[in-house]
Amino acid sequence: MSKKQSFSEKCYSLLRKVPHGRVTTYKAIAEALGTKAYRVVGNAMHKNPYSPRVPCHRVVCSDSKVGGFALGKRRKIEMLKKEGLQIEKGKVKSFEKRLFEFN
DNA sequence: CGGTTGACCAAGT
DNA sequence: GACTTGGCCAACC
Repeated sequence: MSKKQSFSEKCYSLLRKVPHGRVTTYKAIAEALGTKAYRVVGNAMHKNPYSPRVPCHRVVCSDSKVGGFALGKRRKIEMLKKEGLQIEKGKVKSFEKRLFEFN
């Protein structure tokens, strides 16, 4: 564990806490880190060097929309469905219910 | 140090 | 519901 983590690396660490079958938002992560850099979170996910280690596919938009994915959002949706989530027209069903919050 | 870049967000048209 | 606009901010060059 390094001591000096970049903002992006902090995102990964935080995201790692998200349990199976739950989702979070770019905004939630940014705010949890004490900033409003929503976009930076997205940037970090796009780079995501920790692919399987960090569940980047569990991050969605605040509007309940699935958002994007490096390998295509279609793949992202499939993975989420596999985790028990229900997706409809690119949006997460019961989004707020499935939303995991960092305390 | 300035400019560009986004897997975003919110409000408006 | 699709599209536009302005704002936000770390990382990169």
